[in-house]
Amino acid sequence: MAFWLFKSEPDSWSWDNQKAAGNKGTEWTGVRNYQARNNMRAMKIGDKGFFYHSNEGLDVVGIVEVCALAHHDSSTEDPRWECVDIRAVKDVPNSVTLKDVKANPKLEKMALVTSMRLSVQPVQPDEWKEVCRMGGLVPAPE
DNA sequence: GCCAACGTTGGC
DNA sequence: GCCAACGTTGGC
Repeated sequence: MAFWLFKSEPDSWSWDNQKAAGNKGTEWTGVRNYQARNNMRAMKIGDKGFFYHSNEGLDVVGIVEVCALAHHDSSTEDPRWECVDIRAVKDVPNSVTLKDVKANPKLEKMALVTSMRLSVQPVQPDEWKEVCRMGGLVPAPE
């Protein structure tokens, strides 16, 4: 079981959109960055992730789960790009802001801080637990 | 809306 | 294979 973080601008795809997509989930299309794509290729069914609002909100607002392995991204003809499917699992009761993450020394190595522009990131198990705790999810989902 | 950071492209 | 130019992301 691995943990991840998915960034989305709420203007184009929000947490509400993701929840409305229901249990079968949706393709996480639009990633055009090799590192982010490689992260998706490494995902397994059942892996959990944070859903993060970028540009607006700047906070972790939900928990998602990978429900389909990486496959071709249907939003492009270019065969290089792939995506997984994810589905909403639950809300984070108290959304955890970027500010909160930056202010927590335990999270100073988190990719959200160190790799600001990476849109699909790995999350370490201890970071996962800490952010869940801050968000009011105890025990942390696995 | 600005701009810094950083990834990608393309000429050489 | 280097690196300058360019485009995009995303915090502020």
